[in-house]
Amino acid sequence: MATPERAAVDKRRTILDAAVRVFARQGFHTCRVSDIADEAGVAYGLVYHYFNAKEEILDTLFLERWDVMLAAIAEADASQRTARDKLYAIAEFIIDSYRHDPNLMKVIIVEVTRAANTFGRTHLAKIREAYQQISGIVARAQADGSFRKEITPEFAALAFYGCIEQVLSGWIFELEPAGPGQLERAKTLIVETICGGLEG
Amino acid sequence: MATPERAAVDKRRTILDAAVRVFARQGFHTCRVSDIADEAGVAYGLVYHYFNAKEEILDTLFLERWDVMLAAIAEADASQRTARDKLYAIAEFIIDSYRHDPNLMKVIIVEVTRAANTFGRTHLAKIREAYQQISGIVARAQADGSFRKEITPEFAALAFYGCIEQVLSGWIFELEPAGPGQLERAKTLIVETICGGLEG
Amino acid sequence: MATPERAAVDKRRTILDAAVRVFARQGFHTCRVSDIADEAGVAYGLVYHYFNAKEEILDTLFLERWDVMLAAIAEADASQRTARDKLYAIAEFIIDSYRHDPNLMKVIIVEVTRAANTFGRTHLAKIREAYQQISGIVARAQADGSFRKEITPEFAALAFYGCIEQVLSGWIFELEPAGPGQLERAKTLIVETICGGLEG
Amino acid sequence: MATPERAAVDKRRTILDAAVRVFARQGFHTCRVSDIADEAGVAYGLVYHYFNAKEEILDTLFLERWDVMLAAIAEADASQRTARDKLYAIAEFIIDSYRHDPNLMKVIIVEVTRAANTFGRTHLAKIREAYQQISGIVARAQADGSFRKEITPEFAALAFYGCIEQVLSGWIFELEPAGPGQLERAKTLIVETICGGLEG
DNA sequence: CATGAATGAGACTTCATTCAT
DNA sequence: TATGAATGAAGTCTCATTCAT
Repeated sequence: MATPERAAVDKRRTILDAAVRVFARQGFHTCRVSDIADEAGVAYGLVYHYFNAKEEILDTLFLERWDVMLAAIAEADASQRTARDKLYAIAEFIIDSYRHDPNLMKVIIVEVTRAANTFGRTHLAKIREAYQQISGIVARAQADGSFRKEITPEFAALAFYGCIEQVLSGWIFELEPAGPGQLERAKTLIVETICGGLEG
Repeated sequence: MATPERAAVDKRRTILDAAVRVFARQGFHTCRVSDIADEAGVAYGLVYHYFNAKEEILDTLFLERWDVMLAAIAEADASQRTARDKLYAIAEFIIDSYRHDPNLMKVIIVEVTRAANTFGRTHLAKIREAYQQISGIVARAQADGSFRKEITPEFAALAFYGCIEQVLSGWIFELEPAGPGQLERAKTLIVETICGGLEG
Repeated sequence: MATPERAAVDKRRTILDAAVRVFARQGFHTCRVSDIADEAGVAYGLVYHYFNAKEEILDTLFLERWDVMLAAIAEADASQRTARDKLYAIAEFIIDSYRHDPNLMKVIIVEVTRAANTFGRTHLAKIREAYQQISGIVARAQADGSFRKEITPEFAALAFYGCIEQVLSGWIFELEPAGPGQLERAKTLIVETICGGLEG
Repeated sequence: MATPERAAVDKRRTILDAAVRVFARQGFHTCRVSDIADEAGVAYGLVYHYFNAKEEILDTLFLERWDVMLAAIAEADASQRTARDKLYAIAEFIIDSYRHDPNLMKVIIVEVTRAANTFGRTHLAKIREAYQQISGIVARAQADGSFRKEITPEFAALAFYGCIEQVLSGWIFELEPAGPGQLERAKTLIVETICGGLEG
């Protein structure tokens, strides 16, 4: 019988999906485990059947998504595109992720990558992997002459990723409008700014 | 006698300074009010003599510093420098602030400007003021032809400030070394990247 | 299985009953929630599982009992007795309530009906219902000529209820002995005094 | 120089008067010492110059007034009036006290005489003195035949005083209108009810 | 006499987690 | 797998009281 197992897996998924909405709405620290259970429509004891602790839910959400992103960056890097196009592919992937599930991206950014004290500290190594992959792209672009050498690859990676995250933050904070047009346009603007510079 | 008044003011300052260290070390949510009192060497209740709530301490720290920064940005903008030099002055001010009191900058960034849910939400208007001032610098540079018009001023401000904050985060997270040389060099790199671009 | 539901209901009841003893012994303001939990033999948090706040426990106790009393007054009023006998039935009900659970009556009188500032204010409407029902009895007795018209029904209700409450207070304060004989005799004395007067 | 002493006495009086207003408005348990000081327009340290504790303020207010009342009752009792007129004089004194300073009477009733747990317990002996004096009046009236003997003097005193207090409570709770006419009329109604009875 | 800064014990309440059913 | 009653540690905030000036 595959049904019970399926059901079990689905309940776990239901809880994770509910957690995304609750974390996005109330924040990790401010919400209660029972809020997640309520949102998922299950008893809150069940949350502890699938996860050992409240933190494990957030960890799971982060790692699930971050690994997909690392794979996307690796794939972009492995392609035969120019460095500029690789960076575009990365920006595109992240922004499309936001379009597809803004709550999830909000949670990952607000509660993990921008939370240096708590979860950011835990997942530092994972986060660093992304920077390093981007650094590699820049370094190779410097080696083949398409990027200039004055700016270190590590710094470039920081600047590129920081720019993306700030743009997403603008949408999350509702500082900037986040319609489909703005999302699409942002992909170009990010690459244009970081690669071409404001002085053009 | 001015002494009593001075003493009172100083105790309040002592508590604020202690809070900076405690917030930086343990995080706002993780620390207890008694940790702040202990760090300041005062009785528990005195914290509540000067502040109505734990949150008010963080609010105070943020507003104190952010207003200084807004003034610095305004001053840079009012000067006769080129847009690039104005942006350099802003990066310089922020990085020098970090050098002078890394804990305070850590607290402001981690607990306020990067905390979309809690305090960031509260101080959105103040944070936005900084972006708008920077936008203005870019817009005027576009008008006089020194910056190209493809990138909107709002986006440029986001990218510039995001780049700075990400660099500071790298130091705060200890992803990147933060010696005096690195701090000094970062000022140039930030402006070089945002204004000149990776492709130079 | 009805057992779990029963158990749950019983725990709530256990807490309410313990609260009566604690409130009676220490007073609402002076006791701690942990005193109630200790008296009930349950964990601290369970009190908050069943009640949102300490006040809600007292509210519950008051409303539970007051509604029973209002029903008893209504029943007395609906009967075919004389006004004097109706008043006797009311005095009887209240004094029997005291005999059955002196702690509960003490709590209701001391902490609610005689506490104009805090809980009395909250439950004013409920308290007033009792006066109004008694007023009605008097008014009808005046209409049929069994009571004289010089004393307004509202005033009569106040006097009658005040007399009962003062007698109970005497027992609660231990100003007067409260043996079974005294309780029984008080029923007659109250009605005798209010209906017949001291001058007889 | 008598002035400083006068000033000192006045400050103490100012604090007591302010306490009456604050206790009446917020209740003894709910108000803070600083509320009293604010109302009096003095620093709250000064309250502790004149009184050893918050409770002492209430004790003082109660004893000051209760002693005046005991004297009034004694005076009524000592006169050559009928028992009915003596009771009228007592009711008159208490109601006139309420008219003159409703806040003070509210505080004494709500916080002391009707608070069996806290202050009532402390001042039981003083409160009992009033009942006993009234009992004496009734007992002598029974001896001279003007009151019937079925109702014990102790019970009669309780009923009489309870009736008065309930009427005042009605005004305090704002259950009944408390205009000058109502106050005046209540004096008669109280005596009429207790002495003559509802059945007249 | 007068001030109000300073103290610190203690209260209520929250909520992550466990566990019996 | 599923429930939600039960636990209790921990945290924020209050406020009566003290005391240096």
